[in-house]
Amino acid sequence: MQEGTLSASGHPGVTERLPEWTRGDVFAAQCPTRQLLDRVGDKWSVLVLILLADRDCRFNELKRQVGGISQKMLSQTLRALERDGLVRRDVAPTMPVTVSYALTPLGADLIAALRLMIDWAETRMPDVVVARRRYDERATAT
Amino acid sequence: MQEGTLSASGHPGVTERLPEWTRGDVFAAQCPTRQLLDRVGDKWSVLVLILLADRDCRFNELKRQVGGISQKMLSQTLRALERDGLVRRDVAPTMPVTVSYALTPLGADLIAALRLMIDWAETRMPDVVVARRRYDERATAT
DNA sequence: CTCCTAGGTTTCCAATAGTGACCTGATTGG
DNA sequence: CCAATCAGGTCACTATTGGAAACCTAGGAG
Repeated sequence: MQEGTLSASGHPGVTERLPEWTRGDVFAAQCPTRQLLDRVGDKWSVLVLILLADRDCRFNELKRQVGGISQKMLSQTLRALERDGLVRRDVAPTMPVTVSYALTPLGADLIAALRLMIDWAETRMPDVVVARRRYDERATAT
Repeated sequence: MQEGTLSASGHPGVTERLPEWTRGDVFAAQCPTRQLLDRVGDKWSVLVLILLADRDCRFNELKRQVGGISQKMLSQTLRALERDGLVRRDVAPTMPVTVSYALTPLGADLIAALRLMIDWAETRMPDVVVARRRYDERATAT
């Protein structure tokens, strides 16, 4: 609890009854979980991390593989990931200059932690889709 | 090209070399992981799920606990979660009408899957913050 | 009658995220 | 010379998010 810990200063009395496994105020904006979700919740970060988890990639290689991403978003995403210490950027002073991106140990660790979530998505999202359709049918059928 | 199938038709040859644990085309917009991230990546969903994982809550109870959320966003979030079958909405026809929200089994399962990610955030985000600061210092100190 | 609480909905508005088209240099190949 | 690749950057625009605040229904307190 450092780094501007808000447990007590944020909103009055919000930490009184948290589930024990979320120590640190999840409801403060600076809560680690919130910060992580800001990073992970954007459109491309996880995709890039998944690719890099498999093997190192060059810029245009990533761009081709992700498909649909613009240069701007790719370089923006990569820079954000690099800034956060999740991705390493290796510049080789070769011929035209060769830039390679790789996961750092921290990044590898993160995507390991995300695997359970991804697995959940693979197996349970169909249920969600069904629920969604049922909900919409009931709504439109009024 | 949308709303259809893309596993094979989307981008040419994108599924050739995926990590095995991400079956299904992660790079198609309809990939389950992408869909889940759309839901989970918003500002409030996870917070609400965490609270409901601990115990059922009423509307204003949630509003007070989350702190900083507007009514609009809370009801919007709750309806989205309900639509996805992650949260159940129980209306008791009591005196002024009492609405209670609870996790469904599906929702409980999801937040169980998110725990690893949350744990990662709690333990490793400080590293990220440090990396971020170092990066910024180097950038500004040019 | 007025104000309070519960459980919302609606409207309006600002900030941000994301897109597409185009620009850079440097280098290699024909 | 012409074109293409690599690794980006810039500009202009749109779309989506999220917040503030007003309004609504309905019961109860003073």
